[in-house]
Amino acid sequence: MFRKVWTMVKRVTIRDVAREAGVSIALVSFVMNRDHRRADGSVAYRVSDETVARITEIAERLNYHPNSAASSLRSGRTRTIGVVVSDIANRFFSDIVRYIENVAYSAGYTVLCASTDEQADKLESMLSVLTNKGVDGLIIATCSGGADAVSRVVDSGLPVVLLDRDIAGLDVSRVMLDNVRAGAMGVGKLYANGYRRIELVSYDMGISSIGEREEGYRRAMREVGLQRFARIHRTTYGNVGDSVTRIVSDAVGRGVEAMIFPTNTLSLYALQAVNALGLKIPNDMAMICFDDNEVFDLYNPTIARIGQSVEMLGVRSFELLREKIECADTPSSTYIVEPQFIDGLSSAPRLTDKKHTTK
Amino acid sequence: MFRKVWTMVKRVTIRDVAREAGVSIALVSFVMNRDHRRADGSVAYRVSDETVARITEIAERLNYHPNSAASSLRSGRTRTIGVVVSDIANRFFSDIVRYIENVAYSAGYTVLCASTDEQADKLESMLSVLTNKGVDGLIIATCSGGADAVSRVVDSGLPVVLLDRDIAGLDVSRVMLDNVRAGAMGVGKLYANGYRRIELVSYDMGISSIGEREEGYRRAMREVGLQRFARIHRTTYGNVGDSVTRIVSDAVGRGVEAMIFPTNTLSLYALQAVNALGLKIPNDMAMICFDDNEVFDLYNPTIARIGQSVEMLGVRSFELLREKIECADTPSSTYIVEPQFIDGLSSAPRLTDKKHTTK
DNA sequence: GCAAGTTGCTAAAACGTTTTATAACTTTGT
DNA sequence: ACAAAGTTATAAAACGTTTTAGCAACTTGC
Repeated sequence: MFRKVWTMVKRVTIRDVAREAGVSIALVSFVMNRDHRRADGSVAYRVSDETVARITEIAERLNYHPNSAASSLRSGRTRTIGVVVSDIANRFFSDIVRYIENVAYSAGYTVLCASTDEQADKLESMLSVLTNKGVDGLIIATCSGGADAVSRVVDSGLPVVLLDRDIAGLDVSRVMLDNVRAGAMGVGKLYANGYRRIELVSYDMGISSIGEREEGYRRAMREVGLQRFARIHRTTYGNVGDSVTRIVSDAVGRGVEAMIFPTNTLSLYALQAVNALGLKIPNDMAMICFDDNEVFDLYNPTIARIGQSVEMLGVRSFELLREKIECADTPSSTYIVEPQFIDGLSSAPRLTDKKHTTK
Repeated sequence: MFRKVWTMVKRVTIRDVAREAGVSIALVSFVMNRDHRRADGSVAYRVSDETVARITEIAERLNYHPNSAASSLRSGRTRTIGVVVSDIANRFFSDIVRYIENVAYSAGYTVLCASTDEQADKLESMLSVLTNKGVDGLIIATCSGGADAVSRVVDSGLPVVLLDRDIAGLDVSRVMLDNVRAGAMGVGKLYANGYRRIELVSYDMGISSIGEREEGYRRAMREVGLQRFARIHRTTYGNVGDSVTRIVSDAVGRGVEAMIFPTNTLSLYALQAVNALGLKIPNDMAMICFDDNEVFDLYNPTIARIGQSVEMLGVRSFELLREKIECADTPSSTYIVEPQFIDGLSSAPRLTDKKHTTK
């Protein structure tokens, strides 16, 4: 009869490898973190090639895996970043997170996700959870009222990249859309196709990206001499559905010719409203949406929209973060992605005689 | 002139709190982890209420935050779980992850995400990254060929919950759809509405959920005496778009009456194919899709589909995992979510005379 | 043949917790 | 009054790394 065997196998540590190889644990540590090769002639650690080979072979044979808690404790880094967005189930953000994940993993980082639901107190609590976990840096899409919480994190010295939404006056890197141009682009395309009464549906939240898109809209309307038609409607986050339907219905009733929906979510609610009201697009109302969603190409008619490269947003935000993490005094930089207009029938050239039939 | 001030403020540790309070660090530790209150009369640690108050007050005042690396190192747990799915940008999974995140955070856990792109080698590498990070448990939606890698993790003793896709013979908890019933349900609804030539488009991957949906389809076709019409088409993951279009086109040419698309992704490609081929749904072909997507309700006609509660999938999988983590000898359990049919015009009762006009 | 440099390695001190064993003191029972 | 039991707290040993300081031994330059 054997004594009961301990189910959890004793973890193999750096010490076991060192003993087996007949060297010090320090040497094993150096071999495992390949940074001992004099990268640039600096006073790096030196190990003979044969020792490296021997130790790696033994580590492999013993199935050694470094304990990252111990490593983090001693070194102060976790090789983990936090990504805070408003909702990871929102396609715009899940796409970005996916790209971040890709590049982060291949750079040896893992990513902790957190969603704020656009609530500042959740943002604050997420930031505190993630910083307490000891992330090496954060990519943050802030929310309305989140400036203070983010500032505190930045002040603490943790590398931060602001994604999609800006907070003024912070010494951080940023990756965002040229929102003003994006807003103006919507007006430009519609104007060129003969629409004049162009209105915009927005939120009442204080989010830089939305605000700038509004600004772009206003500016563009002024530039083409349509400021008398410029009108921005506001919905409250959390009750967008009904709100958008009412707004669209009213606007159409008042003779609006085209509407811009400057957000992923707003756009989807807009389509819902269009269906509910039985509107014919673009005859009853033209529309330009934002971001990307499979529905835009499947809908009849296809939906014109202003997109942004989520790949660039994701990849660049990680790269900027990584620079800050791995090289302490990297200056902050800003990466602006340009909006891309993707055409669709929802903003097709206006048939000017359309309403005459009913008049 | 002052000497240059050190930018990174010295971290405040348990030791600082202990010194300030005039107690031992052990006591502070016990107070911070509130598990000393005799939960059930066990020989738990005891601290006087006034000491608790004093220490918490001081901890707060000094702005003490426990170092989780140290805690993990000593205790062996990280209060982090890993979630491995095929693609977090896939709406089905991003929805689930969102629910997991919600409940995990409120239970004091953080979640590390990883996507496999349905590639077994990526799955393996993700599993190894996550286990090396020391996650307390894993929620895994495996992929074709992933059984070995997952088995190894399970054998190592790490708590695992299988999500959406099963691997036979493993002692783990599971959360999945009643796939056989879901597959049969599609046939049932279509049959009831007068469709007979019902075919199914599937993948050539070995994923349990898809296989069982096929099985349900086959079984149901047999039960209603339609096995002569039963036909399963296969697309290869990675080149689904063209493939689906070709399959649908062929099938319609051969007089198919209805098709079932047993996956989120397949369904979207199916709609794309329908648009590309200019089919009239349901007259040219009825269809039933799977899972949920905003496009289903916005499309014209609305799309009937078989959905599953992603909330339950997410919440339950976390709960089952947590039980395993926090109570070592919890027996494995399985949670089956029932498919829900959400009606749409894409499977509306068949107009039997439709083709006679061309005959 | 000897100072100066180079190479390959080691010893040992952290890092900040958790947790066991035990001490000191107070109350209770008899 | 004294043992037993109960209460509150402490000391100290881990946990598994990283990283600094330094030590032999061997080259090299002169």
